[in-house]
Amino acid sequence: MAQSDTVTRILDTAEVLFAERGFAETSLRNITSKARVNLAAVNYHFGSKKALIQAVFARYLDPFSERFHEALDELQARHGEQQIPLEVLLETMATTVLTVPAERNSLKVFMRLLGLAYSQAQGHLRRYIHEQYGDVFTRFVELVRQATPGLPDAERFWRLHFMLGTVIFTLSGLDALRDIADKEYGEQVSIRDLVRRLRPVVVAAMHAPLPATLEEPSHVHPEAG
Amino acid sequence: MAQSDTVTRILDTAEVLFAERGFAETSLRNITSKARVNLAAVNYHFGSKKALIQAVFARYLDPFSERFHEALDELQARHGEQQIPLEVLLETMATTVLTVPAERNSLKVFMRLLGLAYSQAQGHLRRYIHEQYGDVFTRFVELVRQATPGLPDAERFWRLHFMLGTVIFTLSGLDALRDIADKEYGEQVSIRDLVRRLRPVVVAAMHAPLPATLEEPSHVHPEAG
Amino acid sequence: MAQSDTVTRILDTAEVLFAERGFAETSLRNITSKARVNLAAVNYHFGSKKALIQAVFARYLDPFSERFHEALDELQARHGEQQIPLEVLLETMATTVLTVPAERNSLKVFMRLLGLAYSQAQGHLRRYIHEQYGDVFTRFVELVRQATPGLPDAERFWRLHFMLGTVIFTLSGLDALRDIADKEYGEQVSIRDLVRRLRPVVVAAMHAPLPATLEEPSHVHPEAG
Amino acid sequence: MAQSDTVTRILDTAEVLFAERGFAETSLRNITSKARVNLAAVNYHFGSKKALIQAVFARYLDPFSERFHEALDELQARHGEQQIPLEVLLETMATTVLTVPAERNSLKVFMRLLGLAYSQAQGHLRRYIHEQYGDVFTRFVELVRQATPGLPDAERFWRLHFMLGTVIFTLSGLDALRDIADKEYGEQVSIRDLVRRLRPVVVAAMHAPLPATLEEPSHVHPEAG
DNA sequence: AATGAATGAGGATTCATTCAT
DNA sequence: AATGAATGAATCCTCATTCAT
Repeated sequence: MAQSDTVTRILDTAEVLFAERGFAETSLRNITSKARVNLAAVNYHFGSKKALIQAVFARYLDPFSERFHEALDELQARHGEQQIPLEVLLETMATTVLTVPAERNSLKVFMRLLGLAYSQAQGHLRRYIHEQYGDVFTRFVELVRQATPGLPDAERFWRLHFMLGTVIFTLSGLDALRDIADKEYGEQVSIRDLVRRLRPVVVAAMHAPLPATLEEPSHVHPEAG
Repeated sequence: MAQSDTVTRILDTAEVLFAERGFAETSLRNITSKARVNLAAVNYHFGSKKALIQAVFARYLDPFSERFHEALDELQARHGEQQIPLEVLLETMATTVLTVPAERNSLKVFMRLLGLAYSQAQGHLRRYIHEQYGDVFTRFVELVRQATPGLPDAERFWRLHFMLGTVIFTLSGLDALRDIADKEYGEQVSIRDLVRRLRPVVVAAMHAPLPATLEEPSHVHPEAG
Repeated sequence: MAQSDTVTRILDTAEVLFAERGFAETSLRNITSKARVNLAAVNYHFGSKKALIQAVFARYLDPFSERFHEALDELQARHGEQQIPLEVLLETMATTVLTVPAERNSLKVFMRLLGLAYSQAQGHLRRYIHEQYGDVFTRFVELVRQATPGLPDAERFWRLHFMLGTVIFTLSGLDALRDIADKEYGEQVSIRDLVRRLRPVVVAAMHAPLPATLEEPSHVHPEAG
Repeated sequence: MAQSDTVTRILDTAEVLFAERGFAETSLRNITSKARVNLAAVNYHFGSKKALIQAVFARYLDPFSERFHEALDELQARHGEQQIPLEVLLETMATTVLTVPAERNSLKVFMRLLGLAYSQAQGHLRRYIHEQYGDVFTRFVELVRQATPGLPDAERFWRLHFMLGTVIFTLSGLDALRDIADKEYGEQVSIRDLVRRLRPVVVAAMHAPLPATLEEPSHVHPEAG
């Protein structure tokens, strides 16, 4: 367990610091000194900073990917030939997202990391995530497709990303928003509160009427219906 | 034009590089060498890298803030005592957001920058933006409040941020998403297309039913209604 | 008087900053910004930082040199062929040193500058002072020689420097020492108090018995006498 | 010996350059290039330039402080209840000051450094020295107090600093003064010669008559007696 | 007489990485 | 399996000085 100890300490420290400051702003010195580990240990155990970043994600995404596959297996087994409703799909994903990091008590960190993965200039990371975990996402999207037969493919693609933005933006900036909500409205929101709030919004967004086509005269506001 | 030239070249180069790589990943050397300007010029004209980052934002947000105030003035003048509908408010904001940077042909850059402002570890930047431009946003939020009288204040707060996430996430990751959309669905989306697509989604999200309260028995799924 | 104004402001500011921080630690930017003068003004009016340092000293040493020459003229006229007592010479120097900068209310600054001139690595400055003001000092030393006929030349040379050290060290570190004296002994000493204290010490030091010669057997401690 | 080698080379080089030019005027590049050591080595081994400066002093003052404590222990053991004469105290200090750096063949450097510590704008250094070595000095002052019962406390405070100035000023400017003494009087003085010369002067200064009080009528020149 | 702009050299410090042990 | 030492490259920033106006 000697190796495991050092490796774990590095990962534990790295994920917190990355989540707090971002990747470029967190130096290996920051990590190793806070983890009380030798400076060379990161390169020794992981090979490079990039590999460390990927390892941090893998520690979340590997179990997530596995559980989500299992959950979808179960869902499909239960529904057989029947279509799985959108709400159930979303609920399943939410549950899995909440379950996995909850075991490590660091949902917030995971969310921040996800946000960073999209916004920080780490091409290697996006590539890595896509290669390693692309298929679960693809499987999920296909099920969503079956659940929303009325939605053109392109429209569904965009709406899923709209919602991804909603979720990642909100959850990754959670601390700041929570502070404001507390100060302004006296609300102490938990992540579960937030998921509760997100549910109707996401469903409504996915079910929103189609946009007017560009060529169409704009005198009828599509959202007015 | 001597000063204007150097200063402008620095700003033009900086905003592009910042948008491409982020702040920490862009060095002053990167900027000055690409702008073919002396390395010390940034510190001479702006004082520090932080101040340069703020100046890059100011060049967008100053005119935006001004135009948006004007647009809201006009809206309020036109509606008098009457309530301004939510759709009109959103439309006005969208128009202003699209107009201002369009004049500089760099809407995409502006969107990336906005996204970075939220996700990158630049506390000073968030503080700066809040101090300089907080009041336009506050004014807008107040008008949204009047336009959505049925929405509890806290709920409106969260939904606005949900939508902010949607917009910023989508527009700041635009290039990557556009590539995928093109490859998968043969769609060449312009930003205006995207705004058209966003409209019904945002409206539906704001009008979504209220979430079930926590104390309520959870056997009724709120989104099932 | 336009030029005079800028030049004076620069000199006034420079002498204070030099006295506070030393020469290398004071940048032209420090000086010009505090003096609210253009950065290029120093080089324009003085040619270089070195020349500014010299000018700062000249503003004190020119009048000092002149007054001291006059005072010595007067002394010699009064004593004619008679020897001028050491005490009178010292008193005359003290008076001149106190008089000149007192007119500019900056005795303390002058003393700090003198101390710096000796300790800071400004070869050009020592050379400049020696060239410009060496002759007054030489004249004074010659009178001291006549007043202390029993003292070997080399011994006198060293004792004069011992005393120079006493005076410059004390007066240039005055602020710190004054603070301690105040805290520990409840004394608020003025520079005039200090001079009063210095007088008997300097006189006793100059009149101290000659040291034992090196060749002499060391069983008699010279200071025991 | 790998570490010791680099660290020692840095310290050896730094103390010489600091003594020659002062702290601000000596860059880390100066030091590392002359010591043929990597530029980053200073920050690696010492952390910062400030810490290097302190380390340079510590290498002298640590053994000095230790030896001086021992010497005073021995003195007090020998004299028991009896008072230790001022001459013996001064002699002891002189001996210790001469002994310690002599082992490193760099008395001159040590003296220059001591002078710089007082005159250069390195607040951190004065603070460091005071914190680390204040107690030896305090102990010495207390013994001086017992050896000069006739001297008011404040007067003793000032006279000790007068003499400190004499010694530091002379010894830290030694090279220049030695050159002059050689040229003018054909004297090659060693440091031991200088100490021999300092002895009677310092003793006489400490035993000088008290100054006239301020309130006293000034028609009697106090030093005329 | 004076100044805003600009510059090249150099400042201390931090970086991720390598290597001998 | 692990580490202390070391390094070359790069970081941001400040410097005194110059120059066109």
